[in-house]
Amino acid sequence: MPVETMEIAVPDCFSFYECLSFLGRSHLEVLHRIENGCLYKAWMVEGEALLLKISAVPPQSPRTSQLLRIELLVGTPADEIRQEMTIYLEQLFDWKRDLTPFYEQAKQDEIMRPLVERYYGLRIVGIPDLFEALTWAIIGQQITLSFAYTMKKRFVEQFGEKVMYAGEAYWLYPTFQTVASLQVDDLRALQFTTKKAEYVIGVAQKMASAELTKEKLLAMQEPGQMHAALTSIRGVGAWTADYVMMKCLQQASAFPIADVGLHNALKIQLGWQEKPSLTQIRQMAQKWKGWEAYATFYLWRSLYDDIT
DNA sequence: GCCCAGGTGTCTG
DNA sequence: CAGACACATGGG
Repeated sequence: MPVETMEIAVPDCFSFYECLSFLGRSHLEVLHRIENGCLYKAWMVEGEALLLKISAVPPQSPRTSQLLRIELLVGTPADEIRQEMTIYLEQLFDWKRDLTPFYEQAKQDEIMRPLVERYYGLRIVGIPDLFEALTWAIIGQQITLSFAYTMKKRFVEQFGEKVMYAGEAYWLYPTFQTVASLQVDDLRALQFTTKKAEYVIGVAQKMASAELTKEKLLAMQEPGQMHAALTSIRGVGAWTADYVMMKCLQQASAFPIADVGLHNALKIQLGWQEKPSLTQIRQMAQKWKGWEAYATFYLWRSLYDDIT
């Protein structure tokens, strides 16, 4: 069976390689695989489970625009799929944003300047699915990232669907429809705390009833309104709201200021013995106005330098 | 054994 | 409104 291949042009100032580095930060990640510079990702569109292989096309000449090659390893090619896929990739790699203002601003900041040089072309790698963004954040609250990945792996492999290809399983995140009908004990069995289990199921139920949708959140004009709507959900505090606004709702000024990873990254970048205080971080963030999410993301990226 | 992890909800003064 | 504390578990 022939594999459907399409090539799409990506914006200037986009580094697929840098985004792959971020995606490769955990060996416990179950929602994608990276091999030989290619990204393999299962993806659900209109009820059909697909498998994508994404790779960078080497430029023919410096003048040709940069291309990404998308191969549909599993799934039926169709025009709707091509369209949806473009939208999906735009959100996954935040392609619609012009990074020029961020880079200009970063030149004036001692902390950001070396990072934007080192990771030039890195864009916020998003989580387009609202249910995944919210519940992944909830799972990650107050535990080490590696434990969070372990819990996510159990959750995905227990309640998600998989696409098989060449003897390997490619997993899809569980849907809110599935999770909405779970009991707390179903998740306790995966070492969720009682509270986390309640929060995750609660989010699923709010989405199943369409009380909570990505469209409604995006329709809000003020970022503050979006933030308030999110924190009204049980289990979603300021950190989670900002995380979701940054990773799913594409709000460049979202700022998860309480994030421990952010604190550690700043400590390392500054060469300090202690982590900066919230007051000090607010001071530093004066220079990131409007781009707090990007500053945070570049700082997170700096934590994974030792990983290939 | 103690402290910290990609925090949040609840209670108290 | 700030501060303390429970939640639960893994790793250094």
